[in-house]
Amino acid sequence: MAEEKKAKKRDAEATKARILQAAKREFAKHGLGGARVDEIADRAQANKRMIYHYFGGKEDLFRIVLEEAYLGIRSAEKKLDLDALPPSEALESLVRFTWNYYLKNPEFITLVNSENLHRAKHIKTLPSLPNAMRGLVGMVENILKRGEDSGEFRKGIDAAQLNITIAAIGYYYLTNRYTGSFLFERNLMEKEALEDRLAFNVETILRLVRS
Amino acid sequence: MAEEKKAKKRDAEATKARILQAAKREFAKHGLGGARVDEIADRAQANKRMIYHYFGGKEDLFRIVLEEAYLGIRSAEKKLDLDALPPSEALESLVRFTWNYYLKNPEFITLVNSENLHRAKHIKTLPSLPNAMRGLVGMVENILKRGEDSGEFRKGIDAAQLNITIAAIGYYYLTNRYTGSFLFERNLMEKEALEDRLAFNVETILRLVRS
DNA sequence: CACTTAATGCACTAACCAGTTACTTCTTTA
DNA sequence: TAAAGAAGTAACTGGTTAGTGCATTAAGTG
Repeated sequence: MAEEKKAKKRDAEATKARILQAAKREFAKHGLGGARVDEIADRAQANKRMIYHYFGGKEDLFRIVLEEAYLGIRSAEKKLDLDALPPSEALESLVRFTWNYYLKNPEFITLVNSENLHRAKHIKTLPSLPNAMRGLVGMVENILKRGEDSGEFRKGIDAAQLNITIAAIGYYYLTNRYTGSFLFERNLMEKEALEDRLAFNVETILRLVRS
Repeated sequence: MAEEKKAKKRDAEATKARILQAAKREFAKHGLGGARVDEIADRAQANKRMIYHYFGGKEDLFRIVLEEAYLGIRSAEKKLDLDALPPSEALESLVRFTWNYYLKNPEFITLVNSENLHRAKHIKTLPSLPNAMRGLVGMVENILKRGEDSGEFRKGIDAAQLNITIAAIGYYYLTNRYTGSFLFERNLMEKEALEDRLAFNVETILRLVRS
């Protein structure tokens, strides 16, 4: 095996990675329709031809970017090890994690929005994703069951609905940060505003599940 | 005053209205970037020239469509007369109204998403909007105050946060209907699923505010 | 009915953009 | 080291699209 060389003149893997990185950024910034293939190539310091060589076309590239985005958040969620925490704390951790992930990976939200504008047509060919999602719902089901057993939580809560709500209360605030800041006449992205919102969200979820 | 004639050959107001209607549809379907001016003109049974004549350009048209969308939902909210209801019922009504409005006016969500992709740059020139929003927050503040006084609601709930949460739990579910249906492996838009979600949302909000 | 003003239609253009063709340069390995 | 194939480049193409110049036609007015 050849050693890794820093200034390699040719490196397919590195070029692919740079293209994906640049594509994630460009798609997140302008959506699928507004993204420019030339801009992705420039920013990746690659030739446009390489995009077609490695990925097929603009929409194929978008598909891979989406897959990475979904698998990325799922893989981070898996590392949480919520089963080691008491139910309330586990749920609170998940709310905090979800919020912070959206905050630190704002492109995730924009990519999902763009994919919904296109009626999920790109991810529909990625069978790994529903599979990954089952894991998330299972995780929350587990927490709910433990909470029920200990009497902390009430019975009959739908894990999928709870999951959706945990995502919703963070996602909505952040995806609408621009119109929201203007309409509510305050900077929703200020440190204090963000802390307030997270605290409010934790409260919302805990009140929703407690007996 | 001339009488309204059905088959008027020239009618500026009617043409403007048809263009706005077609534009709302096209912008909602494809976003600002993906929308086609020719398509708007065709669907409005107007000549493309008219769009530039009446509205200035594509982005100006988008601005007016957004303004109408925001004023539309606010004007519907105003008609709710929530002050006539007991606090809990008033809040429940608002949750149901918000959900149903999004459901019946899906273009509202897509337009807002598109505007956030563009960092709210179009609505920023519309000073009527923050003004209209103050009314909404005021409405919720009123309900909260009445609930506090009667002992039904706990104290110290932020009206803006509650507003955001009421919107969020409906908006997120509906804007992500396509990816959601695929990832959760169920049709989120089925009648029963919609009813379940609305019931869950009412529960979420009432549990959040009750003492 | 003239005459003015506003509404409408058509055909064009300048810019843009996804995708391709034809080529050069580097790397690997037999 | 020579051949083969992979990585990379630049210039181009065909189609699309926002926006316009100019002519035409209808409606309102004195």
